Amino acid sequence: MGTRFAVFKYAGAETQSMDDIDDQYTPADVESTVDEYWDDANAYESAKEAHADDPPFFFVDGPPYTSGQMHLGTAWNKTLKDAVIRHKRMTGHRVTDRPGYDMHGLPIEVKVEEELGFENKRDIEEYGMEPFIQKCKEFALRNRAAMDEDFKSIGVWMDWEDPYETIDPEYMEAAWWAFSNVADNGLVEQGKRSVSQCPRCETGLANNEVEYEHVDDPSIYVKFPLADREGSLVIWTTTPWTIPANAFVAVDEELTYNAVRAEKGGEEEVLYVAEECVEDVLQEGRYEDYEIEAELSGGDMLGWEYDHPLADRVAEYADFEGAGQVYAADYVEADRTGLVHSAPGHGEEDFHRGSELGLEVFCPVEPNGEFTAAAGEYAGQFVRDANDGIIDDLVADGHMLAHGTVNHSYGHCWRCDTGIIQLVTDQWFISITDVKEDLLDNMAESEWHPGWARDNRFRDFIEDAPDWNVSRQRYWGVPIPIWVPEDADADHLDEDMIVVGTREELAERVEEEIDPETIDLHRPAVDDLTIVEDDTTYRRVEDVFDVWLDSSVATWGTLGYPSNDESHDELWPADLIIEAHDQTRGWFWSQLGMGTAAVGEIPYEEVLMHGFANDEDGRKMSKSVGNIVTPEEAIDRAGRDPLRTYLLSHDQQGVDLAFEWDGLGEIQGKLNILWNVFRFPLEYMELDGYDPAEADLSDGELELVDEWVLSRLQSVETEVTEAWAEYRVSDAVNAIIEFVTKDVSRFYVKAVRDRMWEEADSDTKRGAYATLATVLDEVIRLLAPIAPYLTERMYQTLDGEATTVHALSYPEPDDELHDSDLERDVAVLRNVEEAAANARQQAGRKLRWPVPRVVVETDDEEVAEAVRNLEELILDRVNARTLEVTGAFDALVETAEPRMSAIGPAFGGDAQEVMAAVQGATREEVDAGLVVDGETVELDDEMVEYVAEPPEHVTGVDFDGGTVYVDASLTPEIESEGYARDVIRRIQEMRKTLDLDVEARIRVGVAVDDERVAGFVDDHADLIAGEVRADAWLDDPADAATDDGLVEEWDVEDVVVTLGIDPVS
RNA sequence: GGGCCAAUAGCUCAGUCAGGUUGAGCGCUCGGCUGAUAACCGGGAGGUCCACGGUUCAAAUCCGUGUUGGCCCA
Repeated sequence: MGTRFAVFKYAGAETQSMDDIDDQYTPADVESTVDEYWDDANAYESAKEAHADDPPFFFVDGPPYTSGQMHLGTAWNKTLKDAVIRHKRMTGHRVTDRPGYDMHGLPIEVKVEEELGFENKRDIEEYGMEPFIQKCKEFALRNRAAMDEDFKSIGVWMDWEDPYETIDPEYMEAAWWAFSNVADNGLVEQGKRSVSQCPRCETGLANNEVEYEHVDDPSIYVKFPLADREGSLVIWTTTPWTIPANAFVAVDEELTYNAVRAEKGGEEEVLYVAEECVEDVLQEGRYEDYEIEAELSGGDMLGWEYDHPLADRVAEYADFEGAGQVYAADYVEADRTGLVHSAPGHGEEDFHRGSELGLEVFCPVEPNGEFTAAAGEYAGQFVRDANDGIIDDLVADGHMLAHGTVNHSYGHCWRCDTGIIQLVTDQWFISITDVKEDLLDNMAESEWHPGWARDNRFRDFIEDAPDWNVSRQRYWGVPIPIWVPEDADADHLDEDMIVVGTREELAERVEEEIDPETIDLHRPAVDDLTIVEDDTTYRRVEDVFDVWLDSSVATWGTLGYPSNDESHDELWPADLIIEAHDQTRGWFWSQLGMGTAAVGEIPYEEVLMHGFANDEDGRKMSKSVGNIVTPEEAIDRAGRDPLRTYLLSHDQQGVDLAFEWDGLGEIQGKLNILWNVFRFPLEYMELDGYDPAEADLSDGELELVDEWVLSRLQSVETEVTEAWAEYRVSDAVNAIIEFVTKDVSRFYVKAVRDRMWEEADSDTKRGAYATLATVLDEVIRLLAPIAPYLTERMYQTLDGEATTVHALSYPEPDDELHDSDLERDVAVLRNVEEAAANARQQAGRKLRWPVPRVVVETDDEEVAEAVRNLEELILDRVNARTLEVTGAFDALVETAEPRMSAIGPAFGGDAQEVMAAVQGATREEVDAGLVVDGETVELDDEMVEYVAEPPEHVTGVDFDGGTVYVDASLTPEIESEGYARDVIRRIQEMRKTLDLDVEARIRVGVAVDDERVAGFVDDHADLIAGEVRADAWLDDPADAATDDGLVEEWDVEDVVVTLGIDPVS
């Protein structure tokens, strides 16, 4: 064997060569071999070097969070990214492939707290902030290392030597820099906002950190006694603990309300509720009777005053100017009572309306969820624990109309699952709402795949987006770089704030001596740094950034900006980002927000948004349901390439994937077909000393099928190129796989088998070699981004000139090789062939036996021309002696079918006999007049229908464009060849059984248990000898019963045939 | 409660933008081929195109209302 076939020539590893190509595609073997090879050959580096001088493509990896491990969804995400990166590289780009990790934030803090057995922030303070942060860092780094291995295990070629980590000082500086830009643009402000507060974590949460779950909560109807008239306002709420903070009651100005005089147990009272709610409310309160006293609009009730129902229980309540009155609000609906208890110190909507009304904010709850002294009897209690007491008191004081429980969805902390409380606290904001128009304009600058994700989903989100609360009262995060005067007014910290943008600036401005190169920007190191300017001492606010802010600066962080501005100037903004659809409200949004607020631009130009990996029923994979499929299991059961190809063969644009084992197996089967196509020619090429790496289409003779498959290859390349251009990755994948299975395997390989099997060197054989080598080479490169291991293995076997197939360029269509007329003709041929095979089956004539004639009937000139053009090929493939093309097959025999709807009425009682006479008659017989009961009957045209049927031995099958008729009649000559072919087939099988080399010579003995058939076989002795590479005949098959030989008895068309073969040594 | 996406053969999906007899692969089944041999090819069976209503000569496709699932938001 020539050295050109010896590949994987690296030391220390199992040497692979063409001899080692397994009969069966075994992904695990292929992948471990290739993995080792890549390591030894530094294949990744080599691929990057090959494109080091190409134009840049700035891809930015959305950083996975380092609290978990790779699951099927992240495997899909990284596989898609990897495929795109490999493809971009092969199409001539220097691709930025720096992976990233999101390593700060509450999720990790909570995990570490669990490890340490902590329950609240006090435990952390006691343990010490510094060691706690150290633990968080260790946790994040430990997970990061494990995730590196996970991603590498599915063949992701990114720069694992140098990932960006959001905990790097360099990266954190990008966050500071961007934030200080935002401040320079006047978009950073401090303010009181109603936030979702986790009372356990004692921090505000972003909306997307709140998870909704169904829980049972109190459902109470409370009467607020009116101060200036008889009766009470009735409100409904599920949060009794917010009643102490009540400041006003809201109504809908337009809505109709009723004053209802209600009676229960002999007592009467007046209740105010919305008209639509009267029945329900009175039923809830178990009133016995009622009467509508007055009907009035919400507007009529504005300004009415009421007494706080817990006035006697709490120490303080909202009794300032304007409190305790009825106001209009647009959040009121005719639901429950139609009046809404409003506490601007808690609810977001209440807070907004309260601010509009100029009401003070009153909130008697601490950040940890405990009532303050202002709450009087409830002081010190945790709010939810106080619910029962408040309910009891309201009942005791006669303010409760009804109370029970309700099951509804309520927000919980995404990490520790504690029920959140709405609370007004001081927070830092990026006032994104001030630049909403810019956000929308910038959004329009980006191109999304699929487009609807941008124009529907993303636009809706931007339009509704509130200001971005970026502060968290926690530890493990990027410290907010805001320094405020020591004696600043706590409510107006933003007035004289200093926002530091870089480590250098920090070193310059702070009093303490620090080295900008080495300082760790984490807490608590930065907490004690002070700035003194103009006799004012500034201290850092204690908060850290919302972790979503970290990843929002990934386009800068990836490039090491601002400490390194070289690549930034060349590359920024990102050319492409790829994430799942949950990131519409996550990373896609945070980057747009930060880019717009900091530099007035969107940080990415194109978005590819994929879906989620669900289970086979389309349901979310979850631990509790137990339907999780891990990537490890999929790799074990199928392989890396099959998994990747499976994931990428489904729609990559916005649609979820229902993972299914059978589908994965299906893909593996298809890759196996590719494997078979790949190894099919290897043995022949080796025998002939043909090097596929040197394949030259001009050396040798190209036959029609060669030209056809090469043309199809060009068409597929065009299709694939167009698909990639729009990131329709699955269309590209499926086009390649279809080409391999349908065109190459099913059609081309079948067509060139005989040429490969020829012993002598010939132009036509070299043409077939060159064609198949070309097709394989390009298919391998087309599929390389999708199935990197398999294609590497094949490339190294066939060629191996480059260190890795992934350094090569992606195939592009060549017009010279494209012939659409030929493709159309062959499409016709395949239809004809299929119909002929069907007709043969109906005639009971197997393909091995020739048929004397095939007739194609068509009235389509293009079809007729195609059949004439490809006559030889059709004859060969359908194994026919002659082929005719005609507009009308004149051998058809017309037979009459009686039409009883006409015959019945005309012949009455004789109809059955007439029917029998008509049935099966020829047109001539009918025209001559049929005789029934001795009388010739007259038949009208409508009484008889003629059906054209082929003559005996001929069967016809329709195809798209006409009908194919196969004449399967037998002649001695055909029988003779048929039997000979049957014998050849069996001898070949015996050669295979003996595991003989393809070129091995044999001696053959044949004994046939039927004199006539024996004669047929004798007639073709030379054909048989040639096909099976026999040098001599044995007198008796039994003579082959040697150590090396084989004797077998076969049943050929019910005739016993004994065959013996003996290798010639 | 709201927005977006999806629902087509037993399974996975095309087809929907632009209305005109629903297709493919897998699976099942029957047959064929084969020095690619645990591969390959053909035939067959298999459909309430989620439901209901509307527009239209004509609806899987367009419109409306629901149902189920997914994501996001409240």
